[in-house]
Amino acid sequence: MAITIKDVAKLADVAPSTVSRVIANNPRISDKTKEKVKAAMDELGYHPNFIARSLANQSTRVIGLVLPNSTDVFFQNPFFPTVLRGLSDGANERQYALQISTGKTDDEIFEGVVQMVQGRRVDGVILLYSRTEDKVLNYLRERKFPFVVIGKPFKDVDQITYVDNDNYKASKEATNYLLSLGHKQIGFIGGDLNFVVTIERILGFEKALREANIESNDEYIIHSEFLREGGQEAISQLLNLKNPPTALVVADDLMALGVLNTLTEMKISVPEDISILSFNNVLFSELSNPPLTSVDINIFELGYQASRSLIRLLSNENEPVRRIIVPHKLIKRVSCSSRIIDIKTAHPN
Amino acid sequence: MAITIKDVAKLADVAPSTVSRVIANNPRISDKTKEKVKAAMDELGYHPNFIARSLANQSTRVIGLVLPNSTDVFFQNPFFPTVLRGLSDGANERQYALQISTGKTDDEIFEGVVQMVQGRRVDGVILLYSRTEDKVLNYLRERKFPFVVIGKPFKDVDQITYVDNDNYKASKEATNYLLSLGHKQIGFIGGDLNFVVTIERILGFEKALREANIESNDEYIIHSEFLREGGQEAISQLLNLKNPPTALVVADDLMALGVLNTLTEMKISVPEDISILSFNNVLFSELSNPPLTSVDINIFELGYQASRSLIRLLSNENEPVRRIIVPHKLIKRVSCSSRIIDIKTAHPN
DNA sequence: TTGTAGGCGTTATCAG
DNA sequence: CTGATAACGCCTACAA
Repeated sequence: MAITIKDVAKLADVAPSTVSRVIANNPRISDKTKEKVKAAMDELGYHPNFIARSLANQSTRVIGLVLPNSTDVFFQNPFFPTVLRGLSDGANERQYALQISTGKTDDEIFEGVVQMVQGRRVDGVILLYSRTEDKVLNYLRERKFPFVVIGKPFKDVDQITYVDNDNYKASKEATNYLLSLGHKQIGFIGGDLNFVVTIERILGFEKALREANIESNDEYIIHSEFLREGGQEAISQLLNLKNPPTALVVADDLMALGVLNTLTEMKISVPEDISILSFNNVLFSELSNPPLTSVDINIFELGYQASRSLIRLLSNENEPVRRIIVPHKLIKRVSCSSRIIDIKTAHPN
Repeated sequence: MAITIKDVAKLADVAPSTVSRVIANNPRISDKTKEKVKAAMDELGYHPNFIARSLANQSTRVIGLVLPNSTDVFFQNPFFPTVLRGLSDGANERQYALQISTGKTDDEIFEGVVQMVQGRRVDGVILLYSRTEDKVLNYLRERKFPFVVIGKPFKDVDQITYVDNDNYKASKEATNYLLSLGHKQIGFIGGDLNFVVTIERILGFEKALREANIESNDEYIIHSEFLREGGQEAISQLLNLKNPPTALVVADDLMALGVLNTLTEMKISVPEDISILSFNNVLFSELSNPPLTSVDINIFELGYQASRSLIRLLSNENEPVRRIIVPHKLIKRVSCSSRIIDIKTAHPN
């Protein structure tokens, strides 16, 4: 058996409760006994047992993280490690530990969350995604269990604490940038429409076009995973239109990489033949060929703020519902070029 | 307060211990009471409290994961999410939860591990990396705390349970492949030499050259992070040698992407001017331009086997020390080409 | 300022 | 087959 509070008490010749108070740094305890107890702890190499403490306290100092199911591209996406780093930093600052949901299917994940919550394994939960319909989120709300969402909730926005970018605005700005370069035919390639971020980005895209008095064209909008095989077909479909787009807004860097790959195979040059603008600005956006112009959404900060918000929620009895918006920034590289110049070398239809 | 075992006991009109037995599926309990208790549990919506159970059991059913410090490229690398998925699947199968170390610096990480271990927050630990000198590993060994390493331990290989590829062999085979294509001047670009995987890969590389009676050339070997700025200089240095290499073995796909990027900027074509072969075969290896020939190391399996091994270690009193080698496989794409053909179009010196 | 005692929710031992 | 009862290690009134 390991060293317990009692062993320390015995050695220091005090009561266990006194040792407990020293650990908690209780102010009303004499410096003398405090020293004595600390000496005893050092001598024995005492470490408090978190489990016992949790049971007595009804609090674990553990945050549960819920990831979307692992078949999602999400998992392959560098977004995930980066946001995790932010979460980790935020948690670490206040000595919280992180526990992650395991489970392949949505049902397994849900079951895992129930275990975390009802099994009292965690004090609060962070959802690393936001979907239009989510069993987990509904469950947490019903039980009034403390949680924070990374991404904008699909409904009841003002009743849920969340951390997000202004993806609507970001997408609008990005599209405006392409417009300012002289593009008039702009396509949008998005991911899964169940994710709110996809919806926000497409809405911002459409809004920008509307403001520029360009009528939106359904044929210019594609949704698919767009990595590997699927991509080629969708892209050629897009480029075989009578008026193919001269620029594309792509919902995510990884997807953009897939698009880039397909275009290369088709001998279409970026940005000479077509411009590409994407989101997230993960590490390899600048390592791609050509380097991608991308909207930096400060992924790390999303995670960091999410941890902090949840911890605030857990510490303050009645912390208000909050929304935290992390700023974004367009990073211009070389995948977008001005239509005014490019028109000379453009692909003839 | 939540529903406890006592509430269930009262409703079912049995003793708490009986309820506990039902939960544990104790064989010597009548089917009748079993039903009665289960009905009561359902009626009340009872869920066992893991914390209390852990305290009584001296076992948490939580596995601690230790990542290298977050400044490492490791974190940006798709390796991480993939191995995590494997770990997660393995853990989930046996209803173990995963907790990850937080902490930026090596010291913070070490402190975190001590908390996990001495604070009895986890039953065992998995190290997601292997370094030449590692405080955490030494600590775990000293305390005889159950753990598994992903990667080959630097020393005492036969006393530590680990899951790894045969990186030595993989690298040798990869190099042989380049040799078989007619390359004789082959360079190596590796990462941090503190990681055992880097060492193994370089040794395999050198061995292949030796077997082919090619004397190794120190100028052909470079170690650096090789993403962004640093890369260009190192690469041009390499290519400005009197006899520049015609092929490169790169320790990692992400690094290879950096190299590719630098080469593109320098107007050097791959594979026409120089061939590139890398390791890991992460998702974007096939999305790069050109798609990378890469050694698939089955990252998912590394994680999966690691979880399973640790769980075995935790269940069987005296499970033997094991080494598990996950097979690798060279995936040929287009970043390597035959020197015999290419010589005509090759870069003249 | 410190000690005593009961409780946090389970499991396990021992009777019966 | 089932019921008391004592752990597990810590916290926190309440008492002194």
